[in-house]
Amino acid sequence: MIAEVIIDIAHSEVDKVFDYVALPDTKKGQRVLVPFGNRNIEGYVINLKDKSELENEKLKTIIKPLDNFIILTDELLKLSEYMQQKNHLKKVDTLRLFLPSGMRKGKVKELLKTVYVANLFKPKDELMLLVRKNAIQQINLIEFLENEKVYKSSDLIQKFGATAVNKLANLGILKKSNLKIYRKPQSNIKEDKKVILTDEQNFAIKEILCEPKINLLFGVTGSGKTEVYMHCIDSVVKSGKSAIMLVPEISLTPQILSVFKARFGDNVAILHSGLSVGERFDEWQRIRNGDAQIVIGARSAIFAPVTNLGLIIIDEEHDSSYKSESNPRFFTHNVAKFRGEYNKCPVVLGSATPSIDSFWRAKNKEYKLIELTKRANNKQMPQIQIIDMCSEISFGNTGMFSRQLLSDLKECIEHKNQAIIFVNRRGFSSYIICRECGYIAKCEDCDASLVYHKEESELKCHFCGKRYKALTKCPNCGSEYIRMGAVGTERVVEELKRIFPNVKILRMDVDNTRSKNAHSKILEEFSSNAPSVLVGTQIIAKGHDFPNVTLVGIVDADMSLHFSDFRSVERTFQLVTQVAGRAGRADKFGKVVLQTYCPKHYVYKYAANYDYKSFFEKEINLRETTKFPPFAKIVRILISSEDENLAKNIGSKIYLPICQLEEKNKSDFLFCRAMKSPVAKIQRKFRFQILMRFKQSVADMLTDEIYKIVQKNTNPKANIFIEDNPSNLS
DNA sequence: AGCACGCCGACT
DNA sequence: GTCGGCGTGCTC
Repeated sequence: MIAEVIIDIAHSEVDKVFDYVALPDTKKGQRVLVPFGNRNIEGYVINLKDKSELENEKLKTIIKPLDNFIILTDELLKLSEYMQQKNHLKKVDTLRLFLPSGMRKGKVKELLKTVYVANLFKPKDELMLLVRKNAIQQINLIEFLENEKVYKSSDLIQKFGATAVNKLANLGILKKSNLKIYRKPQSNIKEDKKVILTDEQNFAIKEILCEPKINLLFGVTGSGKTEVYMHCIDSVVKSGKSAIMLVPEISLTPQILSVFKARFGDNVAILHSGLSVGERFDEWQRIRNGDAQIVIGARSAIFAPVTNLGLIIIDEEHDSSYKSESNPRFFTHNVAKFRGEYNKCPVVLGSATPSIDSFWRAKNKEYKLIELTKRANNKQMPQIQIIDMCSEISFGNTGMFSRQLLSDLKECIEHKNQAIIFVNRRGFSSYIICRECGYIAKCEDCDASLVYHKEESELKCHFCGKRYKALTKCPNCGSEYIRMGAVGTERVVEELKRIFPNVKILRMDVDNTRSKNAHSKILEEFSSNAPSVLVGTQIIAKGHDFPNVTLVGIVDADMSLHFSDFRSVERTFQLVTQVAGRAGRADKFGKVVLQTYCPKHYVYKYAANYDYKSFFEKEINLRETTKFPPFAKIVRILISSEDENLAKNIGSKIYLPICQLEEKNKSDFLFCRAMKSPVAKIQRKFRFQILMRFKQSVADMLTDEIYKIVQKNTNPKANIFIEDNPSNLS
């Protein structure tokens, strides 16, 4: 037999099928060791066949299988092909998505623990005769043992001492054995609260489970989507099938985990980047061999090795983390659709603020729209008050807080309640500028200004992470008059501490949540103090429940609005709605103060009324008239190189055939331009881009052409990549 | 990706 | 004369 093998080397030159002579027990989907050139490499058997196109003497033979199980099921092999074609990915890159990191190159192994099995080959009183009469520990141990039972070696040694254990082992009364231990991620388990479902929830569950379709579960904040998910999962699991549920970034949502663990116990497996390599490997194994039927995880958990899949849920489906923006680029929803179709099972996309794209598909009956319009606890959403910061200035208030937000904060603190202040920018100040000569501190490696981080007394580049010593005077003219740019979380914290010196002020952003349990520590400290204020970036907008928060302040809502991205308005709506949802979740009434310099912008009008559908109508009309997604497709080619001229030249070289393509398809191209990238240099690499926009109907065909053009123009000294509908245009 | 093969500069 | 620089090319 001949095996078709994909070599585990991520390079376009070797991204093809190699034929090897199979071993008698070689199976399709196996991971194998093969000779390659003059070394041995891991590979994946993707097919078996009788004959090779090549002469037999050219073929080498597989050395050995690497696992005692099959990794690539037929489903995953088909998914790999689909992703190669749909996302123009390399074969290996797709296959690598299917195994837990650390499994390649034999980095993780099963954890085996020494155990003893009791082997009482005679009645106990006869066994006693085999040991000395005064060996009390040995006699006690014989007394303690039950035949066939498995004991942890450490337990026995602790109770009876190593001497006694060894002695009985020598006599054959205890038999040494290895037990496979699963490394399990820690999670605190809450008690499982039984709730009575609303009619809407019951209806939603029925609708989801009745047929294998893609459902958009559009449920306002607090409408009990999680409970719907859990009932659906329960029903699927009871019918012997498995379920995958994705959440945006699981380390941010420990609540979800504890709720699921409480209801489903060990039947839940967790997959996310916060786990150790060993934990991830073992959770993956529990899924693969069917010990866990429920998978909860971040984006990559969509590739979990589940065999009989019965349900896929994507929670907070609008979240940008579902789109992979690097290396193997893919969109999780597409993978979910593929697996849903393959397994003929329902897919649920859930959100209080669905992406414009998903809601549009639901409107066009591509998805089934299921709505939850009522909050499960019947509580009102917090009132959102819009504050015009321009008029604050004309009243002489140049501070970062409006008079309204300040007085609400005071009241909140007086009533010993909690407040959240949302600032969509980390650090102390977005840039620093010399007031005398206009010098702005910039990164040496990037075309970007440095962000001042007061706590560490550093200037940081938010593009490459490079750190610099903070400045006390201008390095250019020596002036000490240095002005701060737009406020970041650190500066808001400092200002709040000045105004409310006796109140606990906490900060949460990526800078202080890098370590493993940093999130929960800050959240615990916040919830155990009242009054207290939590200042944070988007990190605080996601998923947490803060029962005692009565006030939410949004310092500068416009930040996400001015991004040069067609989704910026959509994202602002989602962000405002999400942040607002943090207030008044339990029995307390909440309020939101939204500060903006564009109070007239339509996004705030709709957000303040929690009117998603009207917002959708407005936005979709705009997208249609301006020809933006979902009515068009944006494609961006980014060329970067340390050699500025090279990057530029490659750009022109690629641009030429693209212009010819545009000439041939004039009416299908809505935009086509080559230019410097908005951030012209990152990490010493100069960046040029070609930006295009096509009519949706021909987008796939034209994208294929673009890939062909780019593939003809690769260069080892430059990076070239293609993005579709990019959300980050830097 | 890696490693061999292969053709030009500064050294015992 | 040789050791070694890393440019090009191949791996079933």
